[in-house]
Amino acid sequence: MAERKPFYITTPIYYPSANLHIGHAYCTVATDAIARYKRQRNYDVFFLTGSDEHGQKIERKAKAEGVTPQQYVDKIVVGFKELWQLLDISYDKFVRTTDDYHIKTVQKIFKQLYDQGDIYKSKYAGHYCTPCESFWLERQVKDANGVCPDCGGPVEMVEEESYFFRLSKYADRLIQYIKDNPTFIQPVSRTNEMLTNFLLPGLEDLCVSRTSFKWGIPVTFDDNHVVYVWLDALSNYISALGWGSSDDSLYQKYWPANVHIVGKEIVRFHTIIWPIMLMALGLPLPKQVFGHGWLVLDGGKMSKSKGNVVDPVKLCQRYGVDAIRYFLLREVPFGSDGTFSNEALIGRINTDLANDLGNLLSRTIAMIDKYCDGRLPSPGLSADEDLALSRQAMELPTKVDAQMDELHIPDALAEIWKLVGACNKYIDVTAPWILAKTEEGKLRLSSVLYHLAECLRIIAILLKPYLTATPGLMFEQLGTPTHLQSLETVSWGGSAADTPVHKGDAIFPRIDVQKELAYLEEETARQKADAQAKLGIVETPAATATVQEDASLPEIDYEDFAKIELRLAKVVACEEIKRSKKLLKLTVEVGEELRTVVSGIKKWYAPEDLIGKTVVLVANLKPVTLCGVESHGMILCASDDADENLSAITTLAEMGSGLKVR
RNA sequence: CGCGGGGUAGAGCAGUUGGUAGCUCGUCGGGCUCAUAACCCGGAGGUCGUAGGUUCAAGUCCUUCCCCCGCAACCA
Repeated sequence: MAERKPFYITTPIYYPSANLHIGHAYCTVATDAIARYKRQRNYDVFFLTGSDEHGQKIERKAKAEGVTPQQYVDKIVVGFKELWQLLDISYDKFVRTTDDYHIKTVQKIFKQLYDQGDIYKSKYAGHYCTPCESFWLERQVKDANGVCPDCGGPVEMVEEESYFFRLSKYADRLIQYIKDNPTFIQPVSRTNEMLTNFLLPGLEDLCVSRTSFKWGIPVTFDDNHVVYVWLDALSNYISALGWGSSDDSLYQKYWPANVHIVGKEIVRFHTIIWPIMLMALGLPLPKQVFGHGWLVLDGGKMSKSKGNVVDPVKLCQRYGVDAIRYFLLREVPFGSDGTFSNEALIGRINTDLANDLGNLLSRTIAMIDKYCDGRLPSPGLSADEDLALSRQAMELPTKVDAQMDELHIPDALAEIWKLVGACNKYIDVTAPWILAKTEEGKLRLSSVLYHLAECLRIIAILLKPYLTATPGLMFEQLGTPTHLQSLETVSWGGSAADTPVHKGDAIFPRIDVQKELAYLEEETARQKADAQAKLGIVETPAATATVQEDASLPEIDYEDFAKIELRLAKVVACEEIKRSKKLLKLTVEVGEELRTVVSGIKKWYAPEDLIGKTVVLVANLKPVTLCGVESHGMILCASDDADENLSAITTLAEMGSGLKVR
């Protein structure tokens, strides 16, 4: 047997700040399908997934729940693994960034880069956002129109000592690499995005350490610093293989990775920072980074308060794992976004799985049962349409390969379904129920039924990478022996005559659309009610720790609150700031004083909506220049998590401007 | 003018180097009765966002404008 080629494929390592949703499931199921496909093609596959467990957000969430960060992530990671088990994810290793070997590897990388001068210590004049406890570079803040890129609040200048990674030193080499390897970044449209957005304008050195929080991998030679999360996270792809450890056999065998599957939003890290890290370490670069699209929710962004968070566990329980795997793999086109909706999900299940595939199996088995005493006939009198069908079946593996070589999973499935469709049509054309009525017809009938059974066997074999339970159910009903279930036997004519078939339950029962949608709507309404009830409870201190989703700010003394000067302000003039998507420039009257305030509420208010209105102003906020306009204060607004609804705060009764709010 | 993607049938999408505008779902009509009210065939439905231009010929190439959506260095 020829030596099997290694194939190393990875998912991103997911961030355990909350439970995983359907989007994570999509990415991992897609990676799993590719891994299974490659195994079926006799590659020696290593499939890695894991969790990215450090960072300030985790630290804060843990604190809000009153547990240590380690306890917090331990709990969530259990949920990750349960979900992957439920979805039949065939990963070979699960790496956690809190694992010993990973921490050691990251420290080794950091030290090595420092020793060779690619990481250096420097002062860092940055903008600090107090509520977020985050530093931002001049450029980031400028790009965000002068506010914190995370929360949109004001920032102030602060200096901090930090370690920096010399991205700039390797930029030219990376640009050359990308140009020399046009398939490195997939889909190719991302290549341009990376080049024109980031590489060609010039890379700034990256700040790769933090002192503002502790939950991270400590820098071995400087206690105050922890390693920047991306440096930490990206290293997982080689730490999991034992790079730099006493046993690096996996690394030797599998690196460089054949493909990193990532979401389109993190293509940047994987095609700029990661390759440069590897270059600096003198290691080969991954062969490909594939940025997949998103599963976008039909009714807008997922949010708890809307009660429309799609939970993969519930979906699997209700519709079955293969139905969900199929939907995810089929619905999102190569490299772009797909839409999730209950209608689309049920539609896919009903048409493709129940009507086309399930019903094809059902009618085929039923006919063999009825006309041939439940035993597969030997192919008798052949006709042109038989030949056409068997030829189509024989060509199918090559067609699937052609799509999968490009990672076009939905198209590979579409190719398989073309054969399903051809079989259904073939039944209609040959009309077996008529053939069964005459003796000479029965000779044809044997051939027809054999062709159908053989097509189904081939379909089941080719479906194995995508659907994990269904092929087994099909083989069961077809009576296919184990040795005829592998890809090696995919060629035509494998099935033996006289094999008994086993009529069984429908492999995909048809769903009553009306009833199901009604049910789902009820569910959504209930989720929403629950979510809102929980939000109501948040004020009760006892419930806060366990129930509240987003970490709240730490308790403060009254004196802290008293430091904030809130006043009523009347908007006397308001205009848009050109060249800004978010900002309005307001002139407000506070008692006798006129002030200019810049506010990021353009999305929700037109200037004329605000003129004459009374709003609440944070009057003693340090002035900040936003988009070239100096802002003296901040307008208070209420908004939801998704930033879909926003309203400025005003008073119930008409009150004079300048009055204190307390 | 920060960068990028997109606007094609009621919905979701494909349309390679310009050469009869297609697929899935839905809808309407027909066929069939082996099958999970499933399957098969056919019809209707589009001035391809807008306004110009190049050309024998433009969804496709060039230009104007409008609208949507991402990204902008810790959200798959």
